[in-house]
Parts: sequence; C-alpha cells; structure tokens
Amino acid sequence: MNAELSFTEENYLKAMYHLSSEGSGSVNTNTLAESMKTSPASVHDMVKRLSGKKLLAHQKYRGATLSSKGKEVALSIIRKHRLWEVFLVEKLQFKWDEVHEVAEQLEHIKSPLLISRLDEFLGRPKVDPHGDPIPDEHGNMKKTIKAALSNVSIGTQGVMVSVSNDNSTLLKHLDKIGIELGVKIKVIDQIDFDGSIAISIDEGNPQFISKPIADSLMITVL
Amino acid sequence: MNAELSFTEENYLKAMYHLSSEGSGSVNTNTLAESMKTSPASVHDMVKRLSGKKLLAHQKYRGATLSSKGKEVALSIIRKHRLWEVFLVEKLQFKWDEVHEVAEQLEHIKSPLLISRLDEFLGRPKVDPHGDPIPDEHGNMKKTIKAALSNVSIGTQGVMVSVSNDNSTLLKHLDKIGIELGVKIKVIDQIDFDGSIAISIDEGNPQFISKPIADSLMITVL
DNA sequence: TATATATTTTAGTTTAGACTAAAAATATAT
DNA sequence: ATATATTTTTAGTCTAAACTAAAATATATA
Repeated sequence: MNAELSFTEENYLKAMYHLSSEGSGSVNTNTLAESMKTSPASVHDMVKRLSGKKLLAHQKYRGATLSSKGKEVALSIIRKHRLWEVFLVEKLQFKWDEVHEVAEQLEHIKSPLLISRLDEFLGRPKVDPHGDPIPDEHGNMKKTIKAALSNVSIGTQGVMVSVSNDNSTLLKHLDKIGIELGVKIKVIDQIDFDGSIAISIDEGNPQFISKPIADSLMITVL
Repeated sequence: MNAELSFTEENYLKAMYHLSSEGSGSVNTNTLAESMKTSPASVHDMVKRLSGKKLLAHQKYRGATLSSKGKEVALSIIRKHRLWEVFLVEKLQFKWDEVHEVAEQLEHIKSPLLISRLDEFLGRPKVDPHGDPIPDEHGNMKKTIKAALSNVSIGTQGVMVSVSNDNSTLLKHLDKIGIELGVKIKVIDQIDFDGSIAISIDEGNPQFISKPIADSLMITVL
C-alpha cells in the first residue's frame, strides 16, 4: 500500500515543498530542475512517477502541485532534517555551517521510533539551529517571521539567518564581534539618537551595533 | 580518486568481512548470494564491480577475497554500525532487539566528523550492546572469546553478550526472566538428563534454563 | 496576427543493480 | 574414468534515475 520511497523521490518532494511557498501552489519544470541540479527532462520523468504515486498532481505544460499526501511526506522529511540538525549542534558540537550536508543524509533514515525518541531526547525542540520551525508528528508547525534587527522591538529574541549585504568589511566586522549565522540574538536597547541598538549574542554581554549594520542583519523571531 | 561507494557496495563488503572469518580467506559466490539474499549471478556482477575498484580480489571459479582496502572499508562500516547501536540503546532507550534494522541504515551515513563526535559523545565505547567489539578509527579491535552457555563448564562466569537467535518469543521470554545484555551469569549446575543448566543472574538466586535456551545464549568468558 | 523565444514533453541512451535461463567449469561419486 | 551434481559464469532482460537532442506547446513581442 504505502511503498517505501527512494531518497531521490523524497528529495523531489522536499524541493517541491520549499519551492511552492510552503506546499501550496504549482511549481514549473525548469524551476524544479534548477533546484534539483538536473535537467527538465529528468524532472519530467520524476514528476510522472510521483504523480503516478498520488504524491503530486500534474497536468501537461502546467507544472506540478503537491498532493496532501505528498505534503505530508515532505513535512516528515523536513521534520527529520531539522531534528537531526538540533542533535548535531546541541549534542555533537557541530558548527552551524557543518550540519546541513549530514542532515541531508540523516533525514532519509526510516524509523518512526527513532524520530520520536530523538525528539524526546532533544526535549521536543520547536526550532532548528537556523531558527526554522520543526513540524510536529502531524506536520504542524508555526510560521516563522523574519525581520531586520533594526525593525524589531526591545526584548525580541531571534536567530541570525542572513546578512542582506555582502560587503566584506562588514562581514569581517561581524566575525570579529561574534555575529555569525545561527547565533541567538536578543535586542536589549535602542538608542533614538542614531538608531543604534544594544544586543546580546548567545546570551553574552550586551554590545552596540550601528543602525546600518542592524539594517542588514536578518533574524527569525523566536 | 576514492569514489563514494553505494549502500549496496558497502553491504557486500560488510558481508564479505563477516563471511571470511574476520576478513581473511575467500568467500564463494553461493555463500555470498545466500547471505545477501540474492542470486549467484547478481553476486558475480557485484564481485566484478568491486574487484574493479580494488576492494576485493577475484579469480574465476575461485571465490573472492577482501583486499586490505576492502577490509578497511568493511571495518569502518562495522564501526559505524556498532557505535550507532550504542547510541540507540544508551541515549534513546532502544531495546537491544530493536537496534539492528535502524543501525543498518545509519551505518551508511558518510561523515567522518559525525562518527568521531559520536564516538566521543558516547565515551569511546569498546563494545556494542551485543558485546561485539567496536573497531577504532584505524580498524583495530580486540577479539572477544564467546561461548554458548551450554558449552561452558560448571563454575564458569561470563557476561551476556548476545543471543544467537532472533526469535522474538525467545527474546521476550529472556526479558521476562531478567536475562539481558550485560548481566553477569555464572553456571551453577548442569543436569545430564535434559541438558538444562542452573545459573545465577547478577549474583542472584539460581534458576534453571533449558538446553535450547542455553544453546542460544552467548557469553564472553571472564 | 505572425513570429521569435522560452518552456515542456517525447524519444532514445546510459548506468547500477537486480533478475532468469542457460552454458561452462569444477567437484563428487560410482 | 566417466557420469552426475554443484558451482560459477555468461547472456540477455528489467527498472530507477539520470542524460542529450529534438519535437511540441505556450508565451511574448513586433
């Protein structure tokens, strides 16, 4: 009845989910091909396979859409991926940027018991180390809100998710003061005069960053 | 140069290792086919693949032998398998009869960092939950002496390391009478009539177990 | 509207890993 | 020593998932 999916099939479903604004809306062949780093022809083959398995709906020349069954599978893989990322960072001291490749492998391990025990072992975390929400066993998760650091109110906590500016002087500066992707940031104070703000990084001592810097730092609000 | 191996290729190498009395000696096609639950023809295909990759040596009609490179790969997979088993039992409260299937999947995850961190996290264990030794990162492990409980003389003490039979009725029975991995067992008496024996479990009161059960209980002799 | 461009689909190959059936080599038993 | 049985290898086929090249369709522009 529910034949086991290959790693590849699972990866296509995951990509479909991410590309279709959280699972609703259709994805065209070329977009999926680019995301999967393969050819449109290969994608077309796979889309036919997966729609044969009722995991997505497809009509000729009109792109593909995840079915509810397909969405369910995608969310369970995302859940596994993010739980493993938490494990790697919290238990095995992986750095933020070392987890992805390994989690890409671990997400395909098939064992419901493993995942429920892992979830428990980790204390049923709600977000992964990048601040992305972890779906529960029914696929429910709360949406994350992303905002520039300069845009949130005092007391807001979040996880650094991107720098909307690739000026290398800025990047070096961030590195020096300990701001990197994945760190937890809390806004402590805001100075009206120049728009600079005081933040704590990973629960450390408060330090100031200027408005232009705060403008370019994006966080997911926790 | 060192192209990544498929799960299947890794499984063949692992089977080769187990079938060739710890990696030395040749394995014939039929034996390997039975172990891999496939046909001799398929095995032959794979043996040609793997000898092309210098992971084993093969001469026509004369069976296959692991090369030192192949043995190295096999041992690294066995290492990963056993470390994951320790993780599942010690951290995720898996029962010793629930770990195998999941470890069969986890052993193929490719990340040297993951394994070295996992090893550290687990306190560099020397044996897995079945009492089998865990190879170190260079493939070294010490041999353990195992014997069936029915085979040792009165007065012998040992530690329960495995059950050479995965019948689930037996496993449940053992669980009920308090026999689990790691318990210390001493042979108190042997009854010639039916071959049953009296043992003490963790220095407790003697109790009898039948010959068929004693046959399938393996201990490491102390 | 007609034509150019972009996207999607079809058709035909390729590789890994399985399969079955049959042929070849080796081992064994009378 | 020869017949028989066993084991191994070859040959040919199948499926999943990729590929390239070409055909079909859709979209955009003159």
